[in-house]
Amino acid sequence: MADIARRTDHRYGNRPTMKDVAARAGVGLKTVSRVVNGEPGVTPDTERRVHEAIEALGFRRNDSARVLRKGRTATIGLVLEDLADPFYGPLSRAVEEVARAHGALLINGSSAEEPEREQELALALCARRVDGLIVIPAGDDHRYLEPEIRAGVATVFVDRPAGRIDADAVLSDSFGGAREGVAHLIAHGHRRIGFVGDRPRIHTGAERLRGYRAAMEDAGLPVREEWISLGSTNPERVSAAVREMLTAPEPVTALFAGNNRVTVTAVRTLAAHPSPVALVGFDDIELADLLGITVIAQDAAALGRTAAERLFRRLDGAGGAPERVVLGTTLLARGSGEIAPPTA
Amino acid sequence: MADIARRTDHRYGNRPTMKDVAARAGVGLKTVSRVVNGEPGVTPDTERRVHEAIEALGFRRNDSARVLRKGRTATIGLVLEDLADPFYGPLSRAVEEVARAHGALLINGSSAEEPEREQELALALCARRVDGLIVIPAGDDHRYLEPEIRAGVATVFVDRPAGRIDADAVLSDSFGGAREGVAHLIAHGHRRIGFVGDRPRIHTGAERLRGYRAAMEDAGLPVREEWISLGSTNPERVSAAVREMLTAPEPVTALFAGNNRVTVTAVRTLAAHPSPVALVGFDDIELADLLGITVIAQDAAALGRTAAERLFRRLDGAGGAPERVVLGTTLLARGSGEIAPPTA
DNA sequence: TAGAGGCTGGACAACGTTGTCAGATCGCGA
DNA sequence: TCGCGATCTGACAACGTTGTCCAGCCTCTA
Repeated sequence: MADIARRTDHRYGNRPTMKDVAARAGVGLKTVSRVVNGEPGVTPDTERRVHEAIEALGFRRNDSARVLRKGRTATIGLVLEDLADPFYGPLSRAVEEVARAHGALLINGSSAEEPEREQELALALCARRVDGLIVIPAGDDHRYLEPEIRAGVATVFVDRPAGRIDADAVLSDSFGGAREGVAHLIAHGHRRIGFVGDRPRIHTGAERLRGYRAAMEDAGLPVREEWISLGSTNPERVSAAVREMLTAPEPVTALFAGNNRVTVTAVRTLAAHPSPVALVGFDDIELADLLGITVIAQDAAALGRTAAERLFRRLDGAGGAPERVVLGTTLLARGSGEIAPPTA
Repeated sequence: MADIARRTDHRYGNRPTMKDVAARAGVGLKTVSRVVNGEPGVTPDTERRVHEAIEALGFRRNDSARVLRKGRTATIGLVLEDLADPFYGPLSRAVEEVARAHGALLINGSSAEEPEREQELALALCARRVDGLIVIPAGDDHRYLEPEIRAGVATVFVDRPAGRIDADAVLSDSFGGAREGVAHLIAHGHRRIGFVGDRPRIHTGAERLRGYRAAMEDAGLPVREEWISLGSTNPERVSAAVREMLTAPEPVTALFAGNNRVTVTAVRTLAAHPSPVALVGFDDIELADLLGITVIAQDAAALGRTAAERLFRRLDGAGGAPERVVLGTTLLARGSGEIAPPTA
């Protein structure tokens, strides 16, 4: 064949290996390995020769082979919902920092809230033999991870608990936070309060709805089903639902928004509404202080950090039953939640 | 030793291998490989037996070994500045989507703007033999990547060009965008305009400053050095610098902010200022529409997508000299940039 | 019935590294 | 000068997978 440019084989552009370095330095393979890994027992002169050969060839150790031999990848996987969601940026970053402190790298992927994709991603990470896995569940059945966990993949769930298996989890107090937020609205005189939430199939969505109902019940207030909007966080649908609540015969006078994206949409929708409507949102948002949006803030970075630390403790051999850690939330009163109902 | 709990060896909790599957199914090793990889030449009956064995043992292929053998990892690396920065979330997500479409996973890490950390991270990714690398530079000398690129690691730089080496790059038009933004302020009557920017050592920072100077010069306006604040994006320092510009004997009447973080700080600082000050910021920000902040928007997702697509084209064998792609920016007039100077 | 040809299955080497272990070398004292 | 440690070095196997290649079997035809 006249196929001259064709590579002789399939490999990484023919990178030099330890064998090549050894040949060039005139030493044995293992000696190169020793130098590369800083093991003792190499004369300074030999070491220098090896370093020169490494330099000259541009050698870099192939960690794939190393992993195969050693059994640990020093890599952890993070399956989250959407890296573009501002809630997950700090969370992911916090995980990364902890990983870095433990000398590990982070592989991450977004599930886009699709359970199949979460599973596909988590299993792909397991196939790469990540040492541990941090998962923000999209689905509610994680039995598919059982063989992996049994095989030694440390696994911690964040933001939402695992479904159908018993595993470590680090959560925010969705129920308590929502209850507090709605109680805050009630304390400011509201009696008809709308809840705009996530899919109730998602744990956090369900918990926040439960918190809403609990606060209403605590105050002896009725809840009408038309005050509750669940389902997608699609802006158009959310916006339409909000408008409907506001123009009903007996309109709501305040809204509780179930997560950051819903809150943003709600703020946009309310901005176009003639009269002020009270609003409390779950999750803090950048610039919310300037817009005067009252929120129930959760600490995304703390969630990530806590989960990662637990993961590495498990990797370091910590035993014991799976635990669930719940982190508290903070109500930040900034104006929108303190608007009184119209004195109609 | 009475060390009963000790693992017999170092490996992944003794996961089953293809060999184990083969033994259990009563077939040869290679047959299992064929079934796992969907290769032809296996009778349905044999295939069924193999699948049963896989199921029963909870076998999952070890991709580390696979990678070692095949030479491709189907993984790309992304070195960015800070995953928690809302600018990088969508960028990272876009890269991930493209990678996914090509069946690859994404490993990412934050350099925290430290050149050493960028290098450490990039080389660690190379050691894991990522097929390609997307880098948002923190440093300005990337010669350390030369051996890697020569060895076949496709590399694309994003947001800022590579330093001291010739490589593909996908950038936003920082110069043009800044020039347009400042010209916009000038068109609204401002003559004393402050520039609050990034470290000028960073390419984007320098380019935006250059755009500012060009716009001023185009209009025949002088630039005083005390109108320019460079250096860290640390909120306190930025805030102090802004206050200084506003309270000088001849105060600026408008500000151009060099990036999203600076814009946020500027907005906060200006909110506490007695009289309105015009502001245009580089980078769009969530909720900026509601706050009426005029910005020069760049499309972070498009940057990431374009870079990733180029990377995979290189991986698919596209040759040719390194190219630089520059994406345009968009001025979004929302109010803050259209404030007229005080008629003093 | 025998041979050709197609299909299935398995033995073996190789990927690049590290752990084990034994051999080589050196310095020093007797 | 020889022997003995101590120190340094290298041969070899193994990690779990895939590519190559050959053997066996089955079917179909002459």
